[in-house]
Amino acid sequence: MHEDNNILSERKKLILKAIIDAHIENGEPVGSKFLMQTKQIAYSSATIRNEMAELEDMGYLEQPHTSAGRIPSEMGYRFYVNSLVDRYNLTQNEIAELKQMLKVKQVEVDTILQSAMQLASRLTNYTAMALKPRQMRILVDRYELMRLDECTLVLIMVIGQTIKTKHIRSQIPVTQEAGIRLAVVLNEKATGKTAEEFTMPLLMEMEAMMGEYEFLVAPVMKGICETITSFDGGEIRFDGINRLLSYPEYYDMERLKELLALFERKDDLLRILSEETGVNMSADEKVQIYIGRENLVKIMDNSTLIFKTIRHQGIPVGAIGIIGPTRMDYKRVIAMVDSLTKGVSNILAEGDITPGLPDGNK
Amino acid sequence: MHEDNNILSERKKLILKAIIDAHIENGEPVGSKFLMQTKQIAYSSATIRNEMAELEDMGYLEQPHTSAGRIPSEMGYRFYVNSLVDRYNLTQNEIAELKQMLKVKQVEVDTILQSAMQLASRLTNYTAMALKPRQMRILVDRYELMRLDECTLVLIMVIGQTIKTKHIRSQIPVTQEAGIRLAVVLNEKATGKTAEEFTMPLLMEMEAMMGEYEFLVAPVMKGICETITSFDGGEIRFDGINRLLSYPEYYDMERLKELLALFERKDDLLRILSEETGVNMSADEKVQIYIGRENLVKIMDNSTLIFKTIRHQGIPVGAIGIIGPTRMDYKRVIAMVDSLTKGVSNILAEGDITPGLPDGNK
DNA sequence: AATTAGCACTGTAATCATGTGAGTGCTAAT
DNA sequence: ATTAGCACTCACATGATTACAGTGCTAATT
Repeated sequence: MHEDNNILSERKKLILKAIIDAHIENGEPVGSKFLMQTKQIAYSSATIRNEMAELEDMGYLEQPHTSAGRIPSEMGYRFYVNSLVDRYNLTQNEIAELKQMLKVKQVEVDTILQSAMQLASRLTNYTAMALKPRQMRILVDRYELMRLDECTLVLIMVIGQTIKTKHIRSQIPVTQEAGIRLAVVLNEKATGKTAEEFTMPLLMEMEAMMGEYEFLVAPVMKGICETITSFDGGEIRFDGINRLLSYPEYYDMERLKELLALFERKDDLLRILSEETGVNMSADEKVQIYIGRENLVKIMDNSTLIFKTIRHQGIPVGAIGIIGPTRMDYKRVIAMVDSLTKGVSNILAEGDITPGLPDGNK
Repeated sequence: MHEDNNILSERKKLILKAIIDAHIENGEPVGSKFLMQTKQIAYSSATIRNEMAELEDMGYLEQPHTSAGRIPSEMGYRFYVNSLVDRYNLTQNEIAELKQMLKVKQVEVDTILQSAMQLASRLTNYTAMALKPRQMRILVDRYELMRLDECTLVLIMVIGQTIKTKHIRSQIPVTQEAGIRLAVVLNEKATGKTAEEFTMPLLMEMEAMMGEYEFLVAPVMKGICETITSFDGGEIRFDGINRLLSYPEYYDMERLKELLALFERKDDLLRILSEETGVNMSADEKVQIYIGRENLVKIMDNSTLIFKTIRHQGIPVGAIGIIGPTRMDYKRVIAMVDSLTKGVSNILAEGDITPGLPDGNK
C-alpha cells in the first residue's frame, strides 16, 4: 500500500524469502515469532506480522486457517525461484558420484538417460523423470538387406546415426540376389521419404523394377512403414516414485492414487509433455520450472516440475526432470538438473557416439 | 479334535470356504452371525462359532482381536486355492476384450507382453507384472559389418532370430574392404562363443588375420562383449500400481512406500524372481501361486503373487503375473492369467513368427 | 452326543466435551 | 514507523462415555 503495486520493498523480500526457506525446510506454516527467532529477522514479531498480512494481500502468501502461520502461494514460489541468483553448488561428493555414475561405460542414449534419471532421483530424493522425445519425420537414409535363411530377410534401415532392423518373411524362398536387388531399388526409390510419400504409383514402379521378385515389395514397404511410424514413439520413465511418499503433501491417498495413475498413462503424458515442451525444446538451454497450477497436467497442480532438455549436436535427444512438492528444495534441484543434463551432454559429445544404437530387443 | 488331525470335516470345509469367500468380497473379518444369515449356513451361530474356534486352533483362521470376526490365515488361503476346482470362467465380454486387445497388430514379444500386462491389470484391478527372462548364454551366429561413414562401422550380430547392432567408431578411416575382411574373421573365429571364450590368444590370432587393420579387433571385440553380456538383461515391468491403492490393505503409507521401492528395484527383483522361477519355468505350464509368506520377497509377505510363464516353441519368453492382497479374487485372477498367457502363446504360435518378426501375412 | 439359546465379557470405534497452544489482528503506547 | 500487549480463533490432543459387533462358555434342547 505504501509500496508500488508490484515492487516489493527490500524488507518484504527478506521476509518472503525467509518464509519460503523456512517452509521448504520443515514443510509447516511459518509464523512471525519463529521468523524473528530462528531466521534472525531484526524486527519484532508484530512488524513481521504486518508485513506478512500485506504479503498475503498481494498474493505471495496464504494462510491455511486463521490461527496458523503462512505458507507461500504459487506466486510466492515463483517469485522465489525467479530471484534465485545464488544458485546452489553441488558438493564435491555429489559431483564425484555424478561423474562416477555417468562414466560407467554407457553408450546408448537410453541407458545414459536412465541412469541419469535414477541418479537424479537419488540425489534429490524426489521423483525423477526421463523423457525421450517422439521423433518426428523419420527419414531412412539407406537400406541394406541381409538374408537370414531361405525365407526370411532382415531389412536394415539407417536413420541418421541409428539403425533399425526388421524381419521380412516371405512364403517363397528368396535368393541372395533378390535381396541385393531389393536393396538397390529401395535405396534408389525409398530413401529420404516420409511414410506419406510411399504412394501407390511409387509402389508399382518399384514392383516393376523388381521383376520376378515383385512380390517382395509390398511386405517390405509395409515393414518400413511400420518401422518409421512406430519409430521412437517417444518414451517416458519414472524413478523413485516411492520417494514422494516421504513428503506429507502426498499423504492423501486419493491424490496419490491419481498421481500414480497419471504416471502410468505414459502415452498421454508423453503427448501432453511433448506438445508443451515441443515449443520449449527449441527454446534454449535453460532449466524449466513449472510450479503448481502452471503445470500442464491438472493432477500435478500442487507439485513442481523442473526439467531440462538434453541436446546432442543441436537436436533434443531427451530430457531429465524432477517432480516434487511445490515446497521443493529449488536451489539444489535446479543445480542438480542443470549439472546432470550438462554431464550427459558432455558424455554424448565426448564419446561422440550418437543416439540410438541398436533398437534393441526384438 | 474329533477329526483326524489334517482332515477337515465337510462342515468345516464348508464354513472355511464361506468365510474366505466372504472375506474376499468385503475385506472385513467375518463373524458367525453373518455367515449364518448371508451365506446360508444351515447351523446356528453358536455351532459355527465352535467350528470357527476349532478352525482357528488348526491354523486356518485368525482373529485380529477378541471381539472381531475371523479372517483367513495364509494356510487358510492355501487350502482354499488348492481346493479350487470350479475355476471361474471368463465372461463373454472379458474374452472378447482380451482377444480384441491382443489381436491388434502386435508382433514383437515385448509389445505383446506389455499389452497383455496392461490388460491383465485392467481386467483384474490388481497390479500386473510382465517379466522377460534373462537370457543366458548368448551366442552370436553370424556377423555382418556395414560401413556407415568414413570412421564408423556398424556391427550387425545375428543371435538366433534376433538382430543386434552396435556402432564401432575408429579414429582412423576405415575402408569398405576392411569391413568385409573383419566380417570374415569374425564369422570364422567369433561365432558360437560366449564372452568367456574370447581369450587373449584368440584376440591375438584375429589381429594377426586382420593384418594392417588389426587395430579394429580390440574395439570390435569389446563391442561384442558389451552387447552379448548386456543382451536381454531381462526386464520386469509393472502396470496399474495405483490400483493397489483401492484396497485397504495397502493403506499403510510405510508399507506402501516399501512396496513401491521394491517395484522400482527391478534388477534385484528380476534376479530374485528369475532364480526362483528359473526352477519353475522348466516345471510345467501351471499357473503358479505364492501366498503371503510363501513369497520370495519379504516385503510382499501380505500379498499374493499369481503368475504363469509363457513359452514359445518350448522356451520361456516371458511371464505375466498379478500382484494383489492375499484377499484376492483367486478364481477370477487365476482364470485370467491362464487365459491371457494361453492367448499370448497362441498369437506367438499362430503367426509362427519368432520373436521380433513382422506378421508374415495380412 | 450334538446342537442351540442365552448371556456375560471384551476390545474397537465413534462421538463429544474440554483444554491447550500457536498464531493472528488490532489498538494503544513508544 | 515500530512494538508491546491482549483478546480472539481454530486445529489438535486428550479423555470419558457410549455403542456395538463378535466371541466363549454354560445350560437347555433335541
